[in-house]
Amino acid sequence: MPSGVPPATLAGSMSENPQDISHDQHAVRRQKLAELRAAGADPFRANVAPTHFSADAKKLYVDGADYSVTVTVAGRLVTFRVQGGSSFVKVQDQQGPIQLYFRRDVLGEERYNVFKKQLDLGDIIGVTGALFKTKTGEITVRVDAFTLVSKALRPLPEKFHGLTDPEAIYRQRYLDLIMNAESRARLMLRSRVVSHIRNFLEARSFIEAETPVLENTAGGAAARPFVTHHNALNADFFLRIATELRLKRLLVGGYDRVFEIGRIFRNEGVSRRHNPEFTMLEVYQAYSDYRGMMTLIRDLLTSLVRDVIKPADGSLKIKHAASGQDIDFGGEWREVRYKDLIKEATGDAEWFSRIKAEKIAKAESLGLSVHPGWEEFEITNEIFSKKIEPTLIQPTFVTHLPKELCPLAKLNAEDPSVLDVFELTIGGMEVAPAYSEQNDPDVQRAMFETQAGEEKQNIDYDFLLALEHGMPPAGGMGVGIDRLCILLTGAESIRDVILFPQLRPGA
RNA sequence: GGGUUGGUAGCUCAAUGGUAGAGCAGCGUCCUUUUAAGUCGUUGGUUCCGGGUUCGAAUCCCGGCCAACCCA
Repeated sequence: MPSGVPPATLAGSMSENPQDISHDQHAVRRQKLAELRAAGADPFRANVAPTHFSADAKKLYVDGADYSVTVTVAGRLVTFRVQGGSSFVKVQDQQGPIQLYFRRDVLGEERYNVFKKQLDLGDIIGVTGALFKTKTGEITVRVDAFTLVSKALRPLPEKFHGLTDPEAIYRQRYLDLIMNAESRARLMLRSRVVSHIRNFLEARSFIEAETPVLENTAGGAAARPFVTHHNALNADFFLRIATELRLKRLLVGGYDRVFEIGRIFRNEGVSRRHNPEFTMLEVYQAYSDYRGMMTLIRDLLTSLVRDVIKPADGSLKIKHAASGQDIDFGGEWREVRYKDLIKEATGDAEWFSRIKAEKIAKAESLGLSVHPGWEEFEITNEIFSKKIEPTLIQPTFVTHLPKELCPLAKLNAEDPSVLDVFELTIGGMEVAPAYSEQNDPDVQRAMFETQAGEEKQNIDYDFLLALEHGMPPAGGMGVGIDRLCILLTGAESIRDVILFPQLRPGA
């Protein structure tokens, strides 16, 4: 904490004066604070009781009835235009900016000078005054009284360009939120998306659950976990990589419809599409299946677009910047089998009966690099994720995925080489995988053991015990909230839909 | 992990081997309906950090840190 104010003066411009602090905005503001305190006002102890947020206040204005409604509003000073004996400034609260009009003849000489000389851009103030409309038509509060409630000791970024340095935007998100209306809107939209999802599911009798972040085994997905240590128990724990196995235990326990909107941690790379911690909706519905999940996700996403995004033209279309297309949530949602997409992409109807060497050759001819240790299904899936998924812009349910891709789903009754699952792909991104959940404890055990190979200690035997008590048949689904928000807001990076994205420490 | 680009005043950006500048912000004036308000004057730099080359480095070279993008 920087200590007191150095002996200094603000008077005049005096380059030859070694005590001139006029260039140091931090020192200038500390000096103003000291002057305010010397005059008996501690801004950090002052109180204000706003009667309205900015936008709500403006709605109270009655056209033609200037000065008939009085409000108290509070917020951060974001513009400051003094012109002699009258001044226009704006304060900003969570609803946005509202203009204030300060006049010497209303406030008196002394208070007007305090306003002019001791307030700075960035300060948080409260004002009481009457609403009127300026000659340019802006609803404004004519200030009768004002209080400084928090002095900003640091200057705001430049008013026109805002804060543009990406590193500063992420590390000092509060400045981005103050300065950039677009960031503010985008990140607030995320809150509304989450809120809408919660309301949507609760209206359908889903119960929200909170399951442990610290787990003994990191199951439910294939990902490297973070490891942490509990001192009192002297035991290592994993941060969860999915909520799936816990939520299914709740199906066993009689929560027939359950969901969690939970933070997930995966100890993997950081990129435009990956943050080490992210938010996943997982939802499970007893007596449903993956086809039931299709209806659920379609209803959820169309209602999100209709009620939260609210496209201006009344359609259910969202601009997809990367492809230039409109994604139409109101159109036909294509349903296509994984194998058909692969056959189409490879131009080879016999793909799945080719030997491994032929698959490798074909994949490489498509410009893909094949890892030496890959199984055949991994080569095929590389084609899917690199060559097919990015082209699926309109909402597409990819069904009948190969059984190797997920050990937690039921095998298809007619063709046990594939799963009763879908992957919903929109805008070239996987948005929601869903399964008919495996509830046969013996099949589940066998799937786990095949998948785990030598690493049997990673198997969640406690989950298998729960399945042996009987889990109702169910449809389940996971929705990456961050990616969904990228899609809905047109953001270019996951960092733009996360308030505080992960960066390296320091700087 | 690899490649590319970048890091200069509080913020947004100039300066391509020769005295580090501008706009906004700040400071001092003028200005009682402004909208990036206007006006006159003016202060402000560890050029990310550490080495090196050079008479001279923001600039060239080496190493490091941080970020963005691309690739793995």
